[in-house]
Amino acid sequence: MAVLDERRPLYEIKANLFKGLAHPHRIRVLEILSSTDEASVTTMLADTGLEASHLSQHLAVLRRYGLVVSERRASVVYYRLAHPQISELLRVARVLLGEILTDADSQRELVNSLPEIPDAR
Amino acid sequence: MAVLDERRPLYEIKANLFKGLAHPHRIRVLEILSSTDEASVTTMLADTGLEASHLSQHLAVLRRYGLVVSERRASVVYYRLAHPQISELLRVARVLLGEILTDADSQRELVNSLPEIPDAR
DNA sequence: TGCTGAATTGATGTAATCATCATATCAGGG
DNA sequence: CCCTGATATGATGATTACATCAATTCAGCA
Repeated sequence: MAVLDERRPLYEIKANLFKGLAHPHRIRVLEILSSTDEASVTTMLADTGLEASHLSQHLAVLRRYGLVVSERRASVVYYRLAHPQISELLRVARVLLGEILTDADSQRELVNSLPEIPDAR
Repeated sequence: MAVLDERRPLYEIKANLFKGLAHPHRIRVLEILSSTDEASVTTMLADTGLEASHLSQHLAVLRRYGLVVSERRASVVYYRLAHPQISELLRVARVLLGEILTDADSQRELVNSLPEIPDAR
C-alpha cells in the first residue's frame, strides 16, 4: 500500500486519497461502481466511451490508491469499490457541491466581472 | 467561478473539487480552518512552518476553487472555510481512511512483498 | 512622503500527471 | 498450439502542478 501508507504524515495520506479522486474519468468510474456493486471493464468501456488502455490506466491508479478491487472470472475482470464509504464520500461531495454551485449561481453576476485565471499553483 | 463552474459536466466539477483538496499543505490549511473558525495568514504561517509566498499560493488555489474566503481587516488577512460542509467532507474522508488503513494494516505482510510503484497514471 | 510589516503575485526550473499509441499478457475456443 | 477477445503495461510528448526566489501591492505609522 504505497500511496495510502500510514507511516506517512496524516495530512499527506489524506491528500493522496483526494489525488486518487482528482480526475473526471476516475469519478465517472467510481460513480458507476457506486451504483452497481460490481462492473466489468467491458461494461465500463461502454458506459464511459473511453479507449481500453486509457480506462485501464485509470483503473490502475484507483487500484493503486486502494479505492477499488478487481477480480478475474474467466477472461473478464470485474471491479468493485474497495469500501462502501467511498460512495458516502462522493455523496457528501455532491451535497457540498450543490451548495457551492448554488452560492456561485447567486453571485454569478458579480463573479463574471473577473477574468478567467488559467493557472493554479 | 472558473474551476467549479456548473456549466461543466458534473464529474469534472467533482474532480476539480478533489483537485483542490489534493495537496498536503492545503489539507493542513483546511484542517486548521476546520478547527478555528477563522485564522490569519500569520497564524497559519506559524502553524504550518511554510514560507509566506508558498502558503499564499496554496491559499490562492483554495480561493480559486471556492473552498475558502478571505477578509482583510487593517493589514491582516483572515481566512475561513467558505462552507461548513468542507469540514464534514474532511471528516468523512478521515473515517474512510481509518478503515482503509486498518485494512491495509491487517494485510501489511502480504502487501509488503510488492515493490513500490513510483508512477501514477 | 517614505518606511515597515503583511500578504500576494510573477517568473523560472523541475517534477508529476495526462493522453495516445504500441506492445504484451492472459484465458478460453477451435 | 495458435487465434481472438479482453485487459494491462510501456514509452513518448504535451500539459499542468509544484517549489523557490524575486518583485510588488497594500495599510498604517513615523
